[in-house]
Amino acid sequence: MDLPKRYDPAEAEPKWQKYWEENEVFSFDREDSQREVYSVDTPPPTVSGKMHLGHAFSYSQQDFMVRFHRMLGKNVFYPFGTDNNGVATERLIEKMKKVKAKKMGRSEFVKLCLETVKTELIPQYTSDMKRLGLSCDFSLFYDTIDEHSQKISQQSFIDLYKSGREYRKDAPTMWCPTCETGISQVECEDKELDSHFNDIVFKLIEDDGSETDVLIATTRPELLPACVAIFYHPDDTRYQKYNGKKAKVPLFNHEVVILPDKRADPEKGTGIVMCCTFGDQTDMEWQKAHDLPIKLAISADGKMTALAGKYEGMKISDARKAMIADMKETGLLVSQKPIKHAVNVHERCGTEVEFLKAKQWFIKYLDLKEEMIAWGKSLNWYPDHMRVRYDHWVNGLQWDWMISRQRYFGVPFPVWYCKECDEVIVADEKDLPVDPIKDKAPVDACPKCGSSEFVAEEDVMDTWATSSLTPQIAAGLVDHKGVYPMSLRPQAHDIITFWLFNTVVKSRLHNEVNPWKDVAISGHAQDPHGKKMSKSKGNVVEPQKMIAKYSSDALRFWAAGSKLGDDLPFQEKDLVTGAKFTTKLWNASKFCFMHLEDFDSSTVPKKLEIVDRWILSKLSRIIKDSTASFERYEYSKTKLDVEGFFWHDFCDDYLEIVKDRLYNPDRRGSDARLSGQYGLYHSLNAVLKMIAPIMPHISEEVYHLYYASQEEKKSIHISSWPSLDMPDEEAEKIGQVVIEAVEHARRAKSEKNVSLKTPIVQMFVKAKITPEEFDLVVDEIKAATKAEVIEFEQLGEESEASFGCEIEL
RNA sequence: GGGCCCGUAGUUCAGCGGCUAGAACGUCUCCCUUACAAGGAGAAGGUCACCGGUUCAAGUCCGGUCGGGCCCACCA
Repeated sequence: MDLPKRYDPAEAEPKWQKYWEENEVFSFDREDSQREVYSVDTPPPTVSGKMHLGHAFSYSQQDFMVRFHRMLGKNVFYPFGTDNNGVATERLIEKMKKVKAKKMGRSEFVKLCLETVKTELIPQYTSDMKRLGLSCDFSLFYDTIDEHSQKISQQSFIDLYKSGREYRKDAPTMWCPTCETGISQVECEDKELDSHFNDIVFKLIEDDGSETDVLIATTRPELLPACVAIFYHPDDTRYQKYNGKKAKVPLFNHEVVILPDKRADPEKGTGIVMCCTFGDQTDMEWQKAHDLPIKLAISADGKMTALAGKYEGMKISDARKAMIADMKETGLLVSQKPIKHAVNVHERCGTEVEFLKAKQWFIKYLDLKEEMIAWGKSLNWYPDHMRVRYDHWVNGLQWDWMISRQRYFGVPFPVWYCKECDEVIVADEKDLPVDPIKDKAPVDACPKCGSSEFVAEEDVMDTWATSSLTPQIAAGLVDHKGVYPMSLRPQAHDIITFWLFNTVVKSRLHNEVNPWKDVAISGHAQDPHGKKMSKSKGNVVEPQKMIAKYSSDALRFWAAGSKLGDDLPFQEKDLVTGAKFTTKLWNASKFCFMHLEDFDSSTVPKKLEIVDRWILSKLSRIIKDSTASFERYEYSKTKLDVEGFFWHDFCDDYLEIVKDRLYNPDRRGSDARLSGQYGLYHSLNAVLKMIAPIMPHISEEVYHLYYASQEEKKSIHISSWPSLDMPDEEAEKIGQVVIEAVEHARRAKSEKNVSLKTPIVQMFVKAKITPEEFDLVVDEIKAATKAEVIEFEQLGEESEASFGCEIEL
């Protein structure tokens, strides 16, 4: 066989990727209703330009698992989706195209988004994923903003609305007064700002009508007009006597009640705190817990409302200054301490985030906490400890699921409101997907009041409202009963509380089943020092460059180096190791095929040599262990086992010993050669197959050089997983003596600084096997050590040493 | 502040109750042996973070301390 001297991944990898696609190697068989289906809820990456290393890491890991199941003969449903929905995409497009959504106007901006997503983002992203060697069926594609997804998302909304799970009510929303837009958590960042703790005087009204001063510390005096209550910690003896009494708010003089609440921190400020509607998160919790009135001090454009009386119309910062000045004058401000504190600001403009009242849509689910815990329990978590994060999240839930966003680019709510009575008009299901801004409501008159005027809902749904439906979206691409519920949800651990949790909720609410059987949670790729990679730190590694420099197989080999769920620091040296592994595979295969040219794979030799039985016995154990590891999604264990077996047992030991028989049938006998060929054939084949899920390209390349025609398969990835079962205790015992003798010989030569081919004049071997057994392998030892004469002595069972060796060079 | 994970060789990790604690990379020495110098052979290198406990026996189980990482929350 004439083989190229070197393997060139830069040429081979794209070649096979093209081959797989053209030959539909990873196609889901829609017609097959017999074969077990293995369906995967592939995470649709949020398209942010290019694939980053974290994606390469976790998508590689899921691909290992999927490829394994495919080789078990299952009908694999492995779609590919992208998530282009919501804030992240809006911001990316604004940056890419140098536009502002607000200035551009809604319809034009949405159009630009859709176009950019389709013609630039998705193609770039998909090609990166293909280059990584992901074995998705790319013909099963969805994007969370495409019509198919919109339809399913809107259908979900309508179903939940009709079943009474959705409601609309006023709720605080995060708002940037400068940009005049609703914003989400991901758009905020912490910023250290200088501020002041102001101790101000509230007048407590005693039972007899007299007033007592109570000092309250605040950083936000401008919210005084929205003050609705005062809280102290229930254990705080200083303030217990005020329970239920009222106090007058400085400057505004409206009366608010004083109540105990354990969220008040006795250590902070004066230990007693004012609660203003929409001051911060805790304020909102208090508002909800104590059913306090909602008061708005700040309007959408960041100015004071009418509630602020004479301060109305002032900007927040001016109002703060004015009120402080006024309180100083009237003696209501006792002291001012400068502090530094972290505040939530809008990352784009640095403005402090405010909370604003707006009508929002919610999915009601707080009543389902117990069920949610049970749903989580009935999932198979890999690794198991990730389940805890889900449980803690559910236990900590305090709000229903808010699904509306004051944004442009997202799935529209299929909803209109009656202009007269605010009645909700829901789209007709047959019209989905709809855009209420463009489309007409499905009725001519309001069923409640008869009015014929409607207003469209302009909010869009939050990303998670749609991406929590990926199992249904993906399953909807084919008409096959076996696809949903799915077999596997692979994803990273950071979004257990978002994507995973929300998907469980939706699947349960709609279909009363868990969306999948197994969840496999991967960790994060980190920089070489174990830190998170981020653009601002400048420690980002581009997977595209690594693939170009080494290979996709090498990058995947690195990704297989950590246990599922563990974070893994990126080290370029690990890619060198991966690249070396492909070279070793190539070279060893070249050697094997050279000696297998005249081998008929259907042949089973009448008698197998001890050393061949030895390697096949070891191999059997590796296959058994690796299969079990893969079934538990422990691909890193498989990788480690196969790597060690291949490099050491197979290459370093077995090939060196069997070589002589393969080259010299005249001296060693043709039966002995045939036996060696048998060992070679099955060992290498199994190694290739076991490493194929991790290194799909080199294994495919090598497989096609020889095995593909023997097994009549068009790809190693749809060949059968190895199943050899030839455990052989006797051979392992005798084989071990051979290995030890060879190792002693190597050490002796190394210590003498001579070449390994230097002959050994005489060798004495002592071992706990019989002379007859030793005779079976004496020629192997001679061949591998160049020993001319070997003397053997059997060690008795009582002997302390199990092996002894003396060598005369 | 809450949660989860992790502290084993210079580095990245295996080992998770029982022989002398392993691998890869790196280092050092030697060897171009007809698959492979991106190779082969050998060697050096570890009080398994610290303290206490359970056990005949502990990197391995339990408790605590310290350190690292990530996620979530909070910041009157």
